Amino acid sequence: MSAPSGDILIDLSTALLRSHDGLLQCRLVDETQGGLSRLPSGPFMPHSHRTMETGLRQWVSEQVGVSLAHVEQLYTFADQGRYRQTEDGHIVSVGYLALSRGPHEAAEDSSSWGDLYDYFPWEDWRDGRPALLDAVLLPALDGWLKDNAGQTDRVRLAFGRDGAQWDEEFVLERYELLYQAGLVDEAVHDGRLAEPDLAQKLGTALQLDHRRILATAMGRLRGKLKYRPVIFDLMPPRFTLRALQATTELVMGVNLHKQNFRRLVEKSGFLEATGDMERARGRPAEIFRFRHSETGERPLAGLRVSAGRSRGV
Amino acid sequence: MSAPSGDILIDLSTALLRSHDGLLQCRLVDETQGGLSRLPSGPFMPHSHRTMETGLRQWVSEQVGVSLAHVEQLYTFADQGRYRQTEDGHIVSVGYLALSRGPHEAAEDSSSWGDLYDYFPWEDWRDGRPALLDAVLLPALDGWLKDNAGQTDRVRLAFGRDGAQWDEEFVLERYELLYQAGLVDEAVHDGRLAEPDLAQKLGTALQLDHRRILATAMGRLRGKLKYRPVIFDLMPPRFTLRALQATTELVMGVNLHKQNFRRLVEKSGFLEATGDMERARGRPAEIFRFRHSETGERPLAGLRVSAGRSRGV
DNA sequence: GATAATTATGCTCATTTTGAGTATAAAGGG
DNA sequence: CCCTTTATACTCAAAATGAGCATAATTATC
Repeated sequence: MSAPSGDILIDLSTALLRSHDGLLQCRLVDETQGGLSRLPSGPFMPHSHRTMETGLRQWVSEQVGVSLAHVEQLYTFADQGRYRQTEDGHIVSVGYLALSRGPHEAAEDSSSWGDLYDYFPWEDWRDGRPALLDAVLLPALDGWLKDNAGQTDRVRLAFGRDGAQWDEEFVLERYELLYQAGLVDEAVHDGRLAEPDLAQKLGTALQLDHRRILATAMGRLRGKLKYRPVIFDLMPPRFTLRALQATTELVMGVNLHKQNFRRLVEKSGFLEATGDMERARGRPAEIFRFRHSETGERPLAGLRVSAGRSRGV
Repeated sequence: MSAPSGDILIDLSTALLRSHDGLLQCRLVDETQGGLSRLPSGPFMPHSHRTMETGLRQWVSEQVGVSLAHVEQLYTFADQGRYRQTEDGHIVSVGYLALSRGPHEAAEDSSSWGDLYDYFPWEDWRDGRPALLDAVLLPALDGWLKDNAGQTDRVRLAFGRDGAQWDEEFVLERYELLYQAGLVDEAVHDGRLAEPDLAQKLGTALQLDHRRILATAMGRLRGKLKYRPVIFDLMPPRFTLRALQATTELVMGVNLHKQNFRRLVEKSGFLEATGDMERARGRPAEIFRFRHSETGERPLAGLRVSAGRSRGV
């Protein structure tokens, strides 16, 4: 049993998400390292940061000027090879999910926010099953499976083939499979090789393991939506039901039945009418606000979202 | 912005659970430090451990002779004061949940396994609402609330008062409240004071923040049971429905309706009859096994457990 | 050997939840 | 005024859920 080596750096990286302009966006920091962007991040400094969350909040407020509505630790990654070793020693990265509430200034440098589905194009089912899946992604995975037959069932479950259902929460599992199969650009650093033009079709790469953190964030957010009202941490203080539904669909990557969504969300007791109306194209819509401290019975029932028996539309 | 300090040690601690002898047990390592036990743990050594999970598995297999059926990272804790600073520097602890499948040798040193509900007596509702709650715990919390009125709603949600429902997943939230209120022994290290005889009634303490890790483990396991079939990672290879239900009740801390549990679990498609029967007292029970790779449609539906409208029995 | 106690299993039934529509209302644009 | 668009209200069948009764197959007890 060798002595523990203390040459460890803890890196705090944050997947900071917002809903803006019809897109689910994630905040990026540009840094010229192979032209790849990265998530806001910085080292954990135990002498000045009382907790890791304190540290993360400091880095985010330094690198980004946004207030965070929700902060949640995701996972701690420390795989050899998957990450980097600096001259200082090993780096362990702790990933966080943060949500920002809006409304967001149009003036804000919008180039520093990326569309989440640019990184995971196969996750957006709002216009039906993404063509990419059958045209590119699954054939490529099948090629890999020829030499890795043991992974067939993993692929089946992750991508909902044969009898299996597509589970929108399995964002990380899907990304990890693509990584292992050497189909995404980040895998190159790990000795696997990606065909450049193929990898390009499979989404935009990020620095280091930041796309993995992003995948974790998305999977966690999709899961959490079903039992905790985190969706409101992506909404401005006042919103219509249509806007709430659109944001939910954005996150879940699936279209929902409008009338049933209304029924669900009204019954949940999280909404409070403001009495105001929003007038856009058709009939004006009532404007609601989030009723934070529910006096009612149900504690934190959340939105249980479903794509229906006949998926989509 | 000061330079990041690299004097960080990562400690890997594991909440290793099993179901044995009608109890939900957790593996302890005795070490005389204030007479408190601790969880199996050891430092992460990046030079010899390829991943943290590798490291954890090594420590567990060194300190405990059990094979792990399920391993899952829980959370990374790094609060100042809440943990320790050694002469070597700051310690960050990464908590893991591990499950062991059984059957377990009766010969095994059973003193090294503790009853989980000894640490969280207020979590076991199988015989109805624990008397401890109204007799000791809530009155003590109310005392604390007098000077901390701002926490009233947190207490209400965590402990299901007024209109709120008791949510069996909020194990960590409840423990954290007791800690903050200075009602458990571990809080003493943090400048808060616990009344010794009161703290004693509120469960057995563990070293460092190990009881917090245990609370995280329990909450996560209870939550996960509802959507992934992890319960089978606590079962031996062959079991009756009664045994499966007993283990589920053990974990959830709640009694379930026998006939409905059977319906649920049979419909889930996770079970396969062995054809054998177990004969104990009454009518013999069919023996099942876990059908791992379900050919059917449903992917990983899990057990959605419920205590019923009129709780318990 | 009969009977009671005990446990497993099968089945029913009312209620609630869910998925999927149809119908109606309230605007604006020509 | 009619058409388009969006919001909202309501209906209805199917499925899931909570609760219980009924019956079966054992062992324990007298």
